[in-house]
Amino acid sequence: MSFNKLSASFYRRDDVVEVARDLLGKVLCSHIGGHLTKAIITETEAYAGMGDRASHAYAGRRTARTEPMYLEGGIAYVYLCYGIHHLCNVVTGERDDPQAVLLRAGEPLAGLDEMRSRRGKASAGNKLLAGPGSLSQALGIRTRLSGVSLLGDRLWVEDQGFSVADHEFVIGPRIGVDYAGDDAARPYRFLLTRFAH
DNA sequence: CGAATGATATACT
DNA sequence: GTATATCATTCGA
Repeated sequence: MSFNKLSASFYRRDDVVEVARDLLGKVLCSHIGGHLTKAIITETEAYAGMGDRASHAYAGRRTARTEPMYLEGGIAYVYLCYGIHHLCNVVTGERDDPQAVLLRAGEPLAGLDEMRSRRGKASAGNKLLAGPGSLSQALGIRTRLSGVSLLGDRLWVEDQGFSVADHEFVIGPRIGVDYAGDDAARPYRFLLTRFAH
Protein backbone atom coordinates (compact mmCIF):
# COMPACT_ATOMS: atom_id res chain seq x y z
CA MET A 1 0.00 0.00 0.00
CA SER A 2 2.91 2.28 0.57
CA PHE A 3 5.08 2.73 -2.51
CA ASN A 4 7.47 4.98 -0.63
CA LYS A 5 8.25 2.83 2.41
CA LEU A 6 11.88 3.27 3.39
CA SER A 7 13.94 0.18 2.55
CA ALA A 8 16.66 -1.66 4.41
CA SER A 9 19.44 0.39 2.83
CA PHE A 10 18.14 3.54 4.50
CA TYR A 11 18.62 2.01 7.94
CA ARG A 12 21.75 -0.05 7.40
CA ARG A 13 24.15 2.85 6.90
CA ASP A 14 27.19 3.14 9.17
CA ASP A 15 26.41 6.52 10.64
CA VAL A 16 23.43 6.62 12.95
CA VAL A 17 23.70 10.42 13.23
CA GLU A 18 23.15 10.72 9.51
CA VAL A 19 20.09 8.50 9.74
CA ALA A 20 18.72 10.59 12.61
CA ARG A 21 19.03 13.71 10.48
CA ASP A 22 17.48 12.04 7.46
CA LEU A 23 14.49 10.82 9.45
CA LEU A 24 13.34 14.43 9.93
CA GLY A 25 10.41 15.00 7.61
CA LYS A 26 9.85 11.30 7.01
CA VAL A 27 6.51 9.78 7.99
CA LEU A 28 6.14 7.28 10.80
CA CYS A 29 3.24 4.90 10.13
CA SER A 30 1.53 2.26 12.22
CA HIS A 31 -1.24 -0.18 11.46
CA ILE A 32 -2.20 -1.47 14.87
CA GLY A 33 -5.50 -2.71 16.24
CA GLY A 34 -7.10 -2.14 12.85
CA HIS A 35 -6.17 1.55 12.86
CA LEU A 36 -3.84 3.31 10.46
CA THR A 37 -2.00 6.30 11.92
CA LYS A 38 0.73 8.47 10.39
CA ALA A 39 2.91 11.28 11.70
CA ILE A 40 5.65 13.46 10.24
CA ILE A 41 8.81 12.98 12.30
CA THR A 42 9.87 16.33 13.76
CA GLU A 43 12.42 15.38 16.41
CA THR A 44 15.02 12.60 16.64
CA GLU A 45 18.04 11.62 18.69
CA ALA A 46 20.93 9.36 17.72
CA TYR A 47 22.30 6.73 20.12
CA ALA A 48 25.69 5.74 18.82
CA GLY A 49 26.17 2.24 20.12
CA MET A 50 28.82 0.69 22.31
CA GLY A 51 30.98 3.81 22.58
CA ASP A 52 28.11 6.07 23.67
CA ARG A 53 27.54 6.23 27.41
CA ALA A 54 23.97 7.42 26.86
CA SER A 55 23.06 4.26 24.98
CA HIS A 56 21.52 1.17 26.55
CA ALA A 57 24.14 -0.73 24.56
CA TYR A 58 27.08 1.15 26.07
CA ALA A 59 30.20 -1.00 26.41
CA GLY A 60 28.44 -3.81 24.62
CA ARG A 61 25.81 -4.33 27.29
CA ARG A 62 23.49 -6.94 25.92
CA THR A 63 20.30 -8.06 27.63
CA ALA A 64 16.90 -9.40 26.66
CA ARG A 65 15.63 -5.82 26.47
CA THR A 66 18.40 -4.44 24.27
CA GLU A 67 18.71 -7.47 22.02
CA PRO A 68 16.86 -5.82 19.08
CA MET A 69 19.54 -3.12 18.90
CA TYR A 70 22.09 -5.77 18.02
CA LEU A 71 20.08 -6.96 15.04
CA GLU A 72 20.41 -5.63 11.53
CA GLY A 73 19.12 -2.08 10.93
CA GLY A 74 15.49 -1.70 9.95
CA ILE A 75 13.67 -2.95 13.04
CA ALA A 76 12.05 -1.27 16.02
CA TYR A 77 13.46 -1.12 19.55
CA VAL A 78 10.74 -0.19 22.01
CA TYR A 79 11.17 -0.11 25.77
CA LEU A 80 9.30 1.11 28.82
CA CYS A 81 10.65 4.20 30.54
CA TYR A 82 9.65 5.45 34.00
CA GLY A 83 7.17 2.60 34.17
CA ILE A 84 4.74 4.55 32.03
CA HIS A 85 6.09 5.53 28.65
CA HIS A 86 6.86 3.34 25.68
CA LEU A 87 9.79 4.90 23.80
CA CYS A 88 10.16 4.04 20.12
CA ASN A 89 13.54 3.67 18.42
CA VAL A 90 14.61 2.79 14.91
CA VAL A 91 17.56 0.39 14.85
CA THR A 92 20.28 1.30 12.34
CA GLY A 93 23.61 -0.09 11.16
CA GLU A 94 24.70 -3.65 10.67
CA ARG A 95 24.16 -6.67 12.86
CA ASP A 96 26.10 -6.51 16.19
CA ASP A 97 26.54 -2.75 15.81
CA PRO A 98 23.86 -1.56 18.26
CA GLN A 99 22.90 1.90 17.02
CA ALA A 100 19.43 3.40 17.17
CA VAL A 101 17.48 6.60 16.63
CA LEU A 102 14.93 7.65 19.24
CA LEU A 103 11.80 9.18 17.71
CA ARG A 104 10.91 12.05 20.02
CA ALA A 105 8.06 13.97 18.40
CA GLY A 106 5.82 14.20 15.38
CA GLU A 107 3.14 16.12 13.57
CA PRO A 108 -0.18 14.31 12.99
CA LEU A 109 -0.88 13.34 9.39
CA ALA A 110 -3.45 10.54 9.39
CA GLY A 111 -5.68 8.77 11.88
CA LEU A 112 -6.16 11.85 14.04
CA ASP A 113 -9.27 10.54 15.78
CA GLU A 114 -7.55 7.33 16.82
CA MET A 115 -4.53 9.29 18.03
CA ARG A 116 -6.70 11.50 20.20
CA SER A 117 -8.57 8.50 21.49
CA ARG A 118 -5.35 6.74 22.51
CA ARG A 119 -3.95 9.88 24.12
CA GLY A 120 -7.07 10.53 26.16
CA LYS A 121 -7.45 13.66 28.26
CA ALA A 122 -4.01 15.08 27.46
CA SER A 123 -4.61 15.04 23.70
CA ALA A 124 -5.48 18.72 23.42
CA GLY A 125 -3.77 21.26 21.20
CA ASN A 126 -0.32 20.72 19.75
CA LYS A 127 0.71 18.29 22.47
CA LEU A 128 -0.75 15.29 20.69
CA LEU A 129 2.63 13.95 19.54
CA ALA A 130 5.00 16.16 21.52
CA GLY A 131 7.52 13.98 23.31
CA PRO A 132 8.64 10.39 22.81
CA GLY A 133 6.11 8.87 25.20
CA SER A 134 3.24 10.78 23.65
CA LEU A 135 4.28 9.93 20.09
CA SER A 136 4.39 6.22 20.88
CA GLN A 137 1.10 6.31 22.74
CA ALA A 138 -0.71 8.09 19.90
CA LEU A 139 0.55 5.60 17.30
CA GLY A 140 -0.24 2.60 19.53
CA ILE A 141 3.41 1.58 19.83
CA ARG A 142 4.06 -0.64 22.86
CA THR A 143 7.01 -2.71 24.02
CA ARG A 144 5.28 -5.66 22.40
CA LEU A 145 6.45 -4.20 19.07
CA SER A 146 10.11 -4.25 20.06
CA GLY A 147 12.00 -6.29 17.50
CA VAL A 148 9.43 -6.05 14.70
CA SER A 149 10.65 -5.27 11.20
CA LEU A 150 10.15 -1.78 9.83
CA LEU A 151 9.83 -3.36 6.40
CA GLY A 152 6.61 -5.12 7.45
CA ASP A 153 3.00 -3.96 7.64
CA ARG A 154 2.57 -3.05 11.31
CA LEU A 155 5.15 -0.30 11.77
CA TRP A 156 7.19 1.44 9.08
CA VAL A 157 8.50 4.79 7.83
CA GLU A 158 7.59 6.43 4.53
CA ASP A 159 9.15 9.15 2.42
CA GLN A 160 6.28 11.33 1.27
CA GLY A 161 8.54 13.92 -0.27
CA PHE A 162 8.69 16.44 2.55
CA SER A 163 12.19 17.80 2.11
CA VAL A 164 14.14 19.27 4.98
CA ALA A 165 16.85 21.78 4.17
CA ASP A 166 19.82 22.48 6.42
CA HIS A 167 18.35 25.74 7.69
CA GLU A 168 15.06 24.12 8.71
CA PHE A 169 16.34 22.19 11.71
CA VAL A 170 18.56 22.74 14.72
CA ILE A 171 21.04 20.42 16.36
CA GLY A 172 21.60 20.18 20.09
CA PRO A 173 22.45 17.87 22.98
CA ARG A 174 20.10 15.00 23.81
CA ILE A 175 17.40 15.28 26.46
CA GLY A 176 17.39 13.40 29.74
CA VAL A 177 20.80 11.78 29.47
CA ASP A 178 22.65 13.58 32.28
CA TYR A 179 23.89 10.21 33.51
CA ALA A 180 26.05 9.92 30.36
CA GLY A 181 28.91 12.18 31.45
CA ASP A 182 30.73 13.84 28.56
CA ASP A 183 28.62 11.95 26.03
CA ALA A 184 25.56 13.91 27.21
CA ALA A 185 26.96 16.89 25.30
CA ARG A 186 27.18 15.13 21.94
CA PRO A 187 25.20 17.06 19.27
CA TYR A 188 22.88 14.17 18.49
CA ARG A 189 19.44 15.77 18.76
CA PHE A 190 17.70 16.97 15.60
CA LEU A 191 14.64 19.17 15.75
CA LEU A 192 12.65 20.82 12.98
CA THR A 193 12.78 24.54 13.73
CA ARG A 194 9.14 25.02 12.98
CA PHE A 195 8.13 22.61 15.74
CA ALA A 196 10.63 23.69 18.38
CA HIS A 197 9.03 23.92 21.78
C1' DC B 1 7.57 21.30 41.11
C1' DG B 2 6.76 16.54 42.27
C1' DA B 3 4.17 12.19 41.98
C1' DA B 4 3.21 8.44 39.06
C1' DT B 5 4.45 3.61 37.89
C1' DG B 6 6.65 -0.91 36.64
C1' DA B 7 10.10 -3.30 33.94
C1' DT B 8 14.84 -3.97 34.15
C1' DA B 9 19.62 -4.28 35.68
C1' DT B 10 22.53 -5.06 39.27
C1' DA B 11 23.95 -6.47 43.62
C1' DC B 12 23.30 -9.05 46.93
C1' DT B 13 21.95 -13.88 49.87
C1' DG C 1 16.01 -16.25 44.01
C1' DT C 2 15.13 -11.77 46.25
C1' DA C 3 15.92 -6.80 47.09
C1' DT C 4 16.49 -2.26 45.61
C1' DA C 5 17.78 1.71 42.75
C1' DT C 6 17.14 3.60 38.48
C1' DC C 7 15.00 5.38 34.47
C1' DA C 8 16.35 8.18 26.58
C1' DT C 9 9.02 11.13 30.69
C1' DT C 10 4.48 13.16 31.36
C1' DC C 11 0.79 15.50 33.50
C1' DG C 12 -1.46 18.17 36.71
C1' DA C 13 -1.13 21.01 40.99
